[in-house]
Amino acid sequence: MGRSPCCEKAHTNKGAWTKEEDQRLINYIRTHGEGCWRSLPKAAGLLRCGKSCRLRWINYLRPDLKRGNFTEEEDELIIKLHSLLGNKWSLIAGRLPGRTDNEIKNYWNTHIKRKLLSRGLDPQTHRPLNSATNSSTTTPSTTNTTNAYSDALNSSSPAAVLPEIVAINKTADKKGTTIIGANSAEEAHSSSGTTEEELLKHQPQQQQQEQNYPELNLELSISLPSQSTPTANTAESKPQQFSIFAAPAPMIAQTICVCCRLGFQSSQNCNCQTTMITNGVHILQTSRFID
DNA sequence: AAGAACATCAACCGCTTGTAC
DNA sequence: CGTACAAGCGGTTGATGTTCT
Repeated sequence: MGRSPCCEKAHTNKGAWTKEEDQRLINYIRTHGEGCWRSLPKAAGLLRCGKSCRLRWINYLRPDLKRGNFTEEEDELIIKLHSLLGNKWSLIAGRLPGRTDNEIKNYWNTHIKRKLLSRGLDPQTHRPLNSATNSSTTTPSTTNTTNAYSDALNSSSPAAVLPEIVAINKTADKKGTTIIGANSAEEAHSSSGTTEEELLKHQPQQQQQEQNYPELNLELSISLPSQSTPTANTAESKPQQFSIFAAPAPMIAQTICVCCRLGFQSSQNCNCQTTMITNGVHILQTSRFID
């Protein structure tokens, strides 16, 4: 049994909105506020689908929208966020006040993609184009480099390079697990979860601190354990916990070494739940893993 | 000046997620 | 626990504007 349509399409307008429709929508939301989009069109006297009303409001009519060209700073922020989050436009938009996911998505497709290509970077992976097809599986060292994420991005096979860097699915968060990190932007692209969002959220004081640290550094720094690495196949051992490339929990507890520095230049401001810091590398251990 | 090609972006569509029952 | 529904998200489309030939 299929689901019911979101609206009666036979009685709804489609296409560009008229000024009158805009005004009706604005007036209604000013009076009643947002919410219950399904019933809004009828209540507002609009022959539109609720979805359409929502989109129109969010992407065009909202009073807090910042219209106009993107600044260079916004460009760079979008690029950084995309390298971290992938095509999670709503998450990216959430970090850019006054911009909508649709706007950023369009801007990405029309401007930034080309910008990155002109820099010789693959817009999807943020890796140099000439290495995008390189299948080198060289494993990064277990060092504490803060550029480990960049290294990871520069390697073509996340599974081979960072098998034990887990992209924890949303269930992890509910048990208070610290999000460790994603394999790469590619993982973020392919993952339907909100791992990176969770990662952002797990910086409890981050937003507050951002105001204190205008120099936004979104590099995700990852390093590998010095011990043997689990294979990607181990993902199947705990599918309920990790979406991909997961290792058995005890092994992770012992071997995962990740420093996630998101938004701060100084590791002292990192909010990771760390149990040990060795040469600047945060060794994360959470109750979940220890379980 | 006209039409083709390209660029832009608002809007749509289908799928996923969250939640109430 | 399963189902249905509302809302949200991301990919895609198509109308319109701009530039090129």
